[in-house]
Amino acid sequence: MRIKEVADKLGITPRAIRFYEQRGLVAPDKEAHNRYRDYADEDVWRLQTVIALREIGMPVEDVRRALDEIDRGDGEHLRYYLELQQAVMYAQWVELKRMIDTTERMIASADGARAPDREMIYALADGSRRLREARRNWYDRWNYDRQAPIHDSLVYGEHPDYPIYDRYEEALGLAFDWVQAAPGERGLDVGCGTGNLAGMFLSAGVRMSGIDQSREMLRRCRDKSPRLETKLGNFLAIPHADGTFDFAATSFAFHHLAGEQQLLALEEMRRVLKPRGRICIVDAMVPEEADGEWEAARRLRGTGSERHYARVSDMLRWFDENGYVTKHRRIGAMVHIVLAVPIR
DNA sequence: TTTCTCACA
DNA sequence: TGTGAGAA
Repeated sequence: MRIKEVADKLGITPRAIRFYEQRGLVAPDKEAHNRYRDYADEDVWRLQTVIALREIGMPVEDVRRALDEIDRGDGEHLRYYLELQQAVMYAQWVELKRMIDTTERMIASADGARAPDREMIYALADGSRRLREARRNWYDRWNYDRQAPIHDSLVYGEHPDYPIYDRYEEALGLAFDWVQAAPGERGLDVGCGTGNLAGMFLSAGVRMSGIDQSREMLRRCRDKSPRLETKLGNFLAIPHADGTFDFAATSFAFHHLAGEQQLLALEEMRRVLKPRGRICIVDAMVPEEADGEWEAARRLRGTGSERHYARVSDMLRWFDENGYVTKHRRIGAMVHIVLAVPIR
């Protein structure tokens, strides 16, 4: 098949096809006498795949890598690429929604022909910047796999360097008790890691979904609890539709988010919850008045990645201001649990 | 028609 | 990430 024929069939220009060839995505045979490209069915199939992946915004270089994985028959990797891409699309979607919201408020506030609020203009500009960033370099910024190999030995074992996991099982158990999930409910575990908390709910007959930023964690998840639906996703852009879940729980994940991001994450959790949906957060937090015991534990912390412990008071205030009643308890030196239920 | 290269946004 | 133009 000649290039024009293929181009017409696929609805792209011959020029683009040659471009993809130049970037190593296809390599058709060439007719010996005139050097014309001759596309086999296999090549057309590849191009179709390229177009589909490009369509969802995957950069050409990543399409090339994905095709290599497919050639090696590695379905696992292809799945990862698709999940990664889906996560990016959700991130863009959430950002777009935010911008739509901002423009809506700008229009509403511009009734008196006043100049639009500067704050809103900045919010818009900021939004479009994040939108572009979500596209750029999506591979590197979504690579959270480092912790996965040691995760379970860390949380269940004795590790003086990680005092926040001192009473890990007790903390998870309490979260399970407090949420009081009924069989048949839908629950979300944000930052599910290897699925330890989600697993408890699953055993109780709850339909659980887990999201995590690390595909390696999710792979372990799927091995441990095949019934857990998992998605790769950012806490600030949860890859689920609005109003999906009866409750959202998160354990030992919140401190990975920087200060103001934690509030955005709470908003995100609320977005994917049904109207009466409850939220449960288990993590190390700074107590109302940071006491000696807490400071001592904090100093012990390992050399691992950055941590941003939320202030209990800030979190409780956010819930209060957003129409929740809360229940709070301190577990051990650093770890706290907060349950928030919407006021009807 | 097709190929290739250079320049362009 | 492609596209347009021009020569062969």
